[in-house]
Amino acid sequence: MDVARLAGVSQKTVSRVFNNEAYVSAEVRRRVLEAAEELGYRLNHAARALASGRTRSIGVVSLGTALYGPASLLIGIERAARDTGYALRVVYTLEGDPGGIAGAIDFLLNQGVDGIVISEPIDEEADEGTVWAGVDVPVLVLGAPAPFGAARTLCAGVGADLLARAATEHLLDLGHATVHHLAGPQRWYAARDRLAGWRAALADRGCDQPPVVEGDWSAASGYAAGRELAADADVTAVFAANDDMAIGLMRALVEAGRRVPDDVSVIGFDDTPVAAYVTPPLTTMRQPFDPVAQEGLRLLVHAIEKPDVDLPPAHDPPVDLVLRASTAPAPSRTPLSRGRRTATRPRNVPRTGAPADGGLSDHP
Amino acid sequence: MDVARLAGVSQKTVSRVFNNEAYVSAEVRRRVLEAAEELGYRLNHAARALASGRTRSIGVVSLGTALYGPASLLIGIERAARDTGYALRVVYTLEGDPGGIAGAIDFLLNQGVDGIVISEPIDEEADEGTVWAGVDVPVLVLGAPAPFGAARTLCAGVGADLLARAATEHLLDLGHATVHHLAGPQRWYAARDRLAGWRAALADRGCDQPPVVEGDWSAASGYAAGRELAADADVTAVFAANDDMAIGLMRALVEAGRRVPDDVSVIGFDDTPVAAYVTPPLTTMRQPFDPVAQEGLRLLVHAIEKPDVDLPPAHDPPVDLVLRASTAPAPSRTPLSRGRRTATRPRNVPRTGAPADGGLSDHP
DNA sequence: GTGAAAGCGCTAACAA
DNA sequence: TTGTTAGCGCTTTCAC
Repeated sequence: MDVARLAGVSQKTVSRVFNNEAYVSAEVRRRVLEAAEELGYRLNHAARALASGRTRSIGVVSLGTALYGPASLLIGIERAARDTGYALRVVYTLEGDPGGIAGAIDFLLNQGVDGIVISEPIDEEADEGTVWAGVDVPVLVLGAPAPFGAARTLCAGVGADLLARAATEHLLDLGHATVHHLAGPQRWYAARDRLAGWRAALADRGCDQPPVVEGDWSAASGYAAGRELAADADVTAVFAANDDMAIGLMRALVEAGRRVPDDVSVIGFDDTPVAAYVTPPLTTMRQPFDPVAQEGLRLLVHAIEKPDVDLPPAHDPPVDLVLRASTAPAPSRTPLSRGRRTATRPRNVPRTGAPADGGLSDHP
Repeated sequence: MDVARLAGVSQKTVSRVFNNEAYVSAEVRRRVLEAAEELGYRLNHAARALASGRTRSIGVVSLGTALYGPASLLIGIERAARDTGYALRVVYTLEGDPGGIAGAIDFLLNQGVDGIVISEPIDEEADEGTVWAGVDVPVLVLGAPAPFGAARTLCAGVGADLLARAATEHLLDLGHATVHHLAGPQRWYAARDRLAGWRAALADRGCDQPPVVEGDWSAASGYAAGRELAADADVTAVFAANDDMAIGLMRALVEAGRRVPDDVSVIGFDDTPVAAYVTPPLTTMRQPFDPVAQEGLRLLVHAIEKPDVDLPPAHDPPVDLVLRASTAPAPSRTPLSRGRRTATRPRNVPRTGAPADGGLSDHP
């Protein structure tokens, strides 16, 4: 390289400097850096990848929607990746995409990546045997149990069932006879997880398990589900599998003349930025996207760089219930008490970190 | 290569097959493909990049927030890129990131990309001279005028001022004396663009230009701004620079006892998926994210592959006003008429593509 | 239509 | 602490 010549050293020494290797004298390092600066030199990644067999990049398969969850996770992943010196290759799977996840993985493998992250609960439709056949890099699955079949599969962000359970329990604690569930699409692990947590909570308390209504994560599907649920007078509490659906649901309830939370309590899942500002402000279960992304990437990078060493285990996610104004004690059966608002909100549940909560709960 | 040996041809012929070059007999092509299949061969991208000097990947600098706009744009870009055979390298700039956009570009350049997309209106804080210094690939700026300084800069998705203008005019058409503006952070071109459109509309009609309130795109900032605006009895119509802020704004208005749209009309910008389901359903200006991404990528790929040929010009974005229930005729000055709801919505504005609009407008 | 030779810019393994 | 020698797997150029 020219840099080597200008600095009066060998090519290898330049390489050493740029890789922060030991055994380079400060003086030589300085000279090399100077020469590089002067020539506007940048290390050629392709050549490095070719020679070293490592691309130093991680492929991410994400959901092709602007949903809050996947988008947040992606940002967390990027941040964590860049911190550890890896670049990201991102591929989205769109609903009805030919190839789906398998195609996306194949694309990434073709590009050359040292590891793969499958973000957001994955679709099981694809034939696992096929998907994982040629995958020779570690795979991190976020928010789902690691599927067998892949050589090295890790997972992080599981345990959403615990959060779902806590959400359901919150409603039961408010005195509701049972809790309905507006589920996410059951092809997604995340949706199934939440469903399982809801079921577990009801089972624990010996409550009825009403039929599940399934949405597709969108507010529109929540709205559609809400029209159904509103028709059923027995519904007094609903746990929606994400905030968007909860918002659509509330809209449908209100249109049908059922007040939230007076007649029906609604709890969401995610804590999207708008959740605090819809009417009524939505009580929801916050998801720890950044910690999950960080933890997951730590595992993945570990698997890439030290394939032999065993991996430290992941922790359970923290339960972070964000109490706002969409949940209230169950309406008593006498019509008289129906006019009451949220004044009797229980005080035993900790009130956690919603940005503008203070000002929000005392709405007109 | 092993594939070459197994197929009984030269390495070069294998290369030809995998690059879909002409001058390969069907028979040879078949043999090569077969051999590759058998060996599970994948073309090595790093080697190809090294030899050809082209990485076939595009770097994207996006905003590190899960906002609907940037996320949608990113998805559109990925789709368009993959369609043209390019992979994506994604970097987010986080608020307060050391280096900011300049650092992100530098990172991408180090990784090796054939082109760069700067998604979502960019921050001008960075010293342009520095930012663009070593950039030797075409740069596409989405939603902002192309800055000079870079060798080859393109832009797409400009013209949001036209949309902002139309949004403002919608409110003026409803009889409001003037329209207030809840602007986005003015460091972003997109925010300035919308501000400019709003100003232009007011100027055209000879209306007052009330002081601008500035938010940061978040519902929280919209809420804060809303508390200010609610205190001003003259405010009867507000154009918010995005839907999230509009939602926060509405929340603040309602809390302050000002009904939407009876007392104050609110129009948003973006048409996020939840906009149709908040209370009241939000009238908003839809942004054409996918067309912008596609058009932009077309330009970028063109600039990468045929640097000499001149680029076809971009078109103006289509105006797509989504009428819902958050805007209504200006309240007349007599207190008597204040009870009226949206019954007198004008019929002259086309009602466009909101998913569930039909069922939404007749809320209780 | 197909092949041979050279080399892209780096790192690995060893030598000094 | 630094240098030498190969060679990563492809494309380029030119010859056949």
